[in-house]
Amino acid sequence: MRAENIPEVVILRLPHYARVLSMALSEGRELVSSQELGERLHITPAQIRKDLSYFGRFGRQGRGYNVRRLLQMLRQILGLDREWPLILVGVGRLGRAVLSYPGFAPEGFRVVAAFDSDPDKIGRRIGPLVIQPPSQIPETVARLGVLIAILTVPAAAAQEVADLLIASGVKAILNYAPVTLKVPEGVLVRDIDPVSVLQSLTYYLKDLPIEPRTLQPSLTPGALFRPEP
Amino acid sequence: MRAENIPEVVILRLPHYARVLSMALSEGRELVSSQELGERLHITPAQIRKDLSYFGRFGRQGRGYNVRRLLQMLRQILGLDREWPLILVGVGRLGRAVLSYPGFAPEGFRVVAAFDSDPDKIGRRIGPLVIQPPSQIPETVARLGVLIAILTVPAAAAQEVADLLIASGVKAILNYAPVTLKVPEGVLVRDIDPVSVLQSLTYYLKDLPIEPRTLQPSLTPGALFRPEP
DNA sequence: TTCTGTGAACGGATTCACAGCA
DNA sequence: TGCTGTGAATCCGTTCACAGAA
Repeated sequence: MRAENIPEVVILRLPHYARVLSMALSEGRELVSSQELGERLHITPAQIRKDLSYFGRFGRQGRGYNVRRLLQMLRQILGLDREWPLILVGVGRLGRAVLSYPGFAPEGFRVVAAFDSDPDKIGRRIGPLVIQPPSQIPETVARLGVLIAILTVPAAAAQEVADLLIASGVKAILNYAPVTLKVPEGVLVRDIDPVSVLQSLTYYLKDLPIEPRTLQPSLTPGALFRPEP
Repeated sequence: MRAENIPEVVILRLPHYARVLSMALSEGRELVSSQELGERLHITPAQIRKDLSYFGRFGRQGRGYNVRRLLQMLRQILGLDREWPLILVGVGRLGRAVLSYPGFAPEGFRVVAAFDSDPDKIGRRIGPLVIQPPSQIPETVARLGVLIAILTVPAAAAQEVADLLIASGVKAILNYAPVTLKVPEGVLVRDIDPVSVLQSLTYYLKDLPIEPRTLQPSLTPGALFRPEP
């Protein structure tokens, strides 16, 4: 099919496909069916086949998909076959937590600079990075060819910083601030907002029948969390 | 309308409505139109009116919505007019960051217990909490009436911990582990997975035309980030 | 047989467009 | 005139169902 009108939800699912394929690969699997991928992700097999068909024909009828090959293709489609330099703005508690999160690097996302407007923080080191003032953003973004920024400033400062990032050439923002950013056409924003997720969860919980919440002996974990002898 | 088949996307938008209404309220606004709400959230006015119509008729024709009243209604609909006790499992870097995140408490989400299986961590204090072993989960959940858990354990442990949480009576999991959890009917899972979000962003960035990334003098921020005299 | 790839059918969310009320 | 509330129309993603290849 290879159309240009690929639904965004499809793109959002591809990283999950890649993740389970990695797992399957490390388990030594050579082939997987859409059925099996679906079971691991709670997605219907038809959905998976349709999603993949947007990009080409990667399976073999009667057999399934070659794990290594499909993973390779997905990484290429997603642009994961390279390193992506990121910058992070806002080195408060949240920013430091994101900086120290060990999950980015193995996937090729490297935070190459960190910024904060607090004079007490500027010049301090966080791991290998020296915190810089926001005035350095344009130069750094240009010099290092940064396209993605992580925004971990307080809500009140988010729009201002986003404007500066965009003026500097950033094309995508991973926004942790609980704010709807206004950005020009062509700039992408994705929000990470655990509080609003919790606030929607409570809708479903708010009048749950009150169950007897007595402790059953069977629930006490036995071997769980205790090393096997 | 008040139907029971309210689309989940609608529920996901309600917290955003509540957020901008709070802002409008603190700005002293008394009335807002669906138009204005839409502009602040990049949502069409029709969408907002339709969403709200699932729950009742809150607006006045020709005028708009009473900010205070609509906010009040939304908080009630979402179940935000009370405190929600949470527990957190997995006090690694990520878990500690989530624990120290100051955004939960003001919205009524209070982490009332933290668990980790590492014997070196058990007994240590984090703020007001003493880290407990997972074996304490069932008792704590039952005693405190906890319905929501935050899961910040390594991917390899996530399913096992989720099973224990669910057996203990937890009905919703905010899952930070990059794993698709298997849960029984009636248990809700929401994933927070910044890496997979980044991995989908790169799809749109991967063959962006290379612009001249020279630094324009106009981009150097002037007053920005410098206190007004 | 088995399992992919894909048009067609379906279903559900968004948008339209307008009646109705202030 | 201004803006809500809402059926109807539209749009778009998911699922179906089957042809086709191994």
